[in-house]
Amino acid sequence: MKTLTNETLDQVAVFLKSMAETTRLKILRSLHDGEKTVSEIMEESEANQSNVSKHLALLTAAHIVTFRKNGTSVYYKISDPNITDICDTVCRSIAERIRQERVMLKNIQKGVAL
Amino acid sequence: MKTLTNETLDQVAVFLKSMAETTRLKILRSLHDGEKTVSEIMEESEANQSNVSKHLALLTAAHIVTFRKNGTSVYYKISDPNITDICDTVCRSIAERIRQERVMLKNIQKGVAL
DNA sequence: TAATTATATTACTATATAGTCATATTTTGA
DNA sequence: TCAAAATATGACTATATAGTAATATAATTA
Repeated sequence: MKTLTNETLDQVAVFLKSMAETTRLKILRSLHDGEKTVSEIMEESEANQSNVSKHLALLTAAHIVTFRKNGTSVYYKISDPNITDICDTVCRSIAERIRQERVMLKNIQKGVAL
Repeated sequence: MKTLTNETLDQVAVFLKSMAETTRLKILRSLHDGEKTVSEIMEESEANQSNVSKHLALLTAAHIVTFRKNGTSVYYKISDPNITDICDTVCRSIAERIRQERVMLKNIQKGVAL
């Protein structure tokens, strides 16, 4: 990481921004178990048609998902498997933080009990 | 990832947002080889004092960095080692994409040469 | 061909936030 | 105590973007 150029950091920022949004993460979660149509994604992500379409366009531009058309439907799927790794790492970090907060809370409670 | 609750996805989004910004990535790059003062970070990230302070406050709130005070200086360091993993994964993804674009470009050139 | 279904796009609003300048705060040393 | 140095904060501007409603486009079927 120390050696990354400014230009590369810009690309990293663009990539992370494309993931760093609740509705898009819901869409990605919905796509995690395979290809889905826009309608299916709408249901599972609980977002409206216009909104889902726009987020899918953004994720496509970011090379995170791809699509194929069939009839009037469009099937999207995750094309970048690294997404999952990144989510997992972030989750580990969050989980660890919560764990540490619990420890701190316990220590405070001990103090109060004395 | 498939099993993450909406609430957890919100936390993931907050975490990723805190990383997904060029100046903050520059700051993290600068902190990668150890503790630095705000002044040192300013130089290495090429951002002004006010701006760096604000980004450091944000990174602190996100539990990504911590600080200690000594004299009039404040020393910041990365407290969440997962940052590096995430950057590395994103970089792998970007590198892979560039590699594939090169292949596609070559194929196009072959086509033109025929 | 007209109607229907699925999706994309455009225009708009509201909100968030990065950057900057000026100012405040804190610590140190003369 | 006063001045200087380091950092933080507040006010402001400009820009980006998420959400939404309305409309456009494309494929299918009656």
